[in-house]
Amino acid sequence: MGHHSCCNQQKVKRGLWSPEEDEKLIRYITTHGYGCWSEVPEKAGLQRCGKSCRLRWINYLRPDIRRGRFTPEEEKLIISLHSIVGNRWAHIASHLPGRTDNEIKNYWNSWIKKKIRKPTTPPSTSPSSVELMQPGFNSVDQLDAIINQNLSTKPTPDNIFSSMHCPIFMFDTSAGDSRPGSSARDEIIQDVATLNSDMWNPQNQDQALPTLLDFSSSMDTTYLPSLVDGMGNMVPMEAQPCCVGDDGATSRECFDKQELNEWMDSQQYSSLLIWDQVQGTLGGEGLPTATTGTDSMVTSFPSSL
DNA sequence: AATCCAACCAACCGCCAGTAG
DNA sequence: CCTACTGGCGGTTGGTTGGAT
Repeated sequence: MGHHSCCNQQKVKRGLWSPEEDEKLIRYITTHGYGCWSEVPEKAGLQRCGKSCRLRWINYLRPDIRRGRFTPEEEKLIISLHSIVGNRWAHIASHLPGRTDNEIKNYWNSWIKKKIRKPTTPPSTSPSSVELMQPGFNSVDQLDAIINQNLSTKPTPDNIFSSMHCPIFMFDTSAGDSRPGSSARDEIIQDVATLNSDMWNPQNQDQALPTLLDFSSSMDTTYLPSLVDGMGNMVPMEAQPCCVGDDGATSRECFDKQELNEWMDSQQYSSLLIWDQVQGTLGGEGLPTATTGTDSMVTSFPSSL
């Protein structure tokens, strides 16, 4: 098979885009939009195939593109997401506003190359890896193990949990939303806390009492919570009161705390863990996108992986 | 200054799923 | 159904860049 018919035309230019071509494409897209990419080259006066135009726009020319080095927050998010979903670059990119799958893929491949180049590097001499480690991990090897495991096996919530040996819960420390005693969250927190008191003991925590993510403000479609019951079992998607798809399609945009509470009662769940498919095992505050600049990521990992 | 080489990254390729006809 | 077409995705390539020798 082979080729896209749009690329079969004579005089189709290839290779790097010239500034003039960029200008033509920008001018066309900004005034007409892009309904059908195969029509774009002719209408825009470009001797490229539609596929090339699409790629150029998506990866380089679109106005919301974000350039420059990845921030530490973005790096953490990429690593975390990759450990969950593997090489699903588009999925990962959808949670890093302004970043493209291509860019993330390139970044990751460079990163891997560096790691492969120094296979026996001890953690202490690999500052970049240490820097990138998620809080709660106590060695680079543990992080590698998780990443490698999920690279070689099809990542599903099930095998992630089995790899972690115990349930993971997440919370954030954003004090602004937490109004103690004012919501059902406090009860949930108590329930969660008792599930695994050696993982998280309120009395031993320096930080304020953690709060669950505030779902009532999670209108951002980059946030995709799944629910896990107290035994670490995934709650079936269809049973979830909130399901936000990758494409932003939602069965419910969000649910508020009262709805959450009612739903838990109806399902006879006395406790609840929050598994965040976006951030994987990472907790985050507010809307967990990497560009918010918030840095109070809090993660509770088991001490022995 | 010239050459080499590794890293980077933009762009291409091949495949797949969805869909219109 | 079947076919052709399209957009989207992940893997890969090859040109460019910059540092080392």
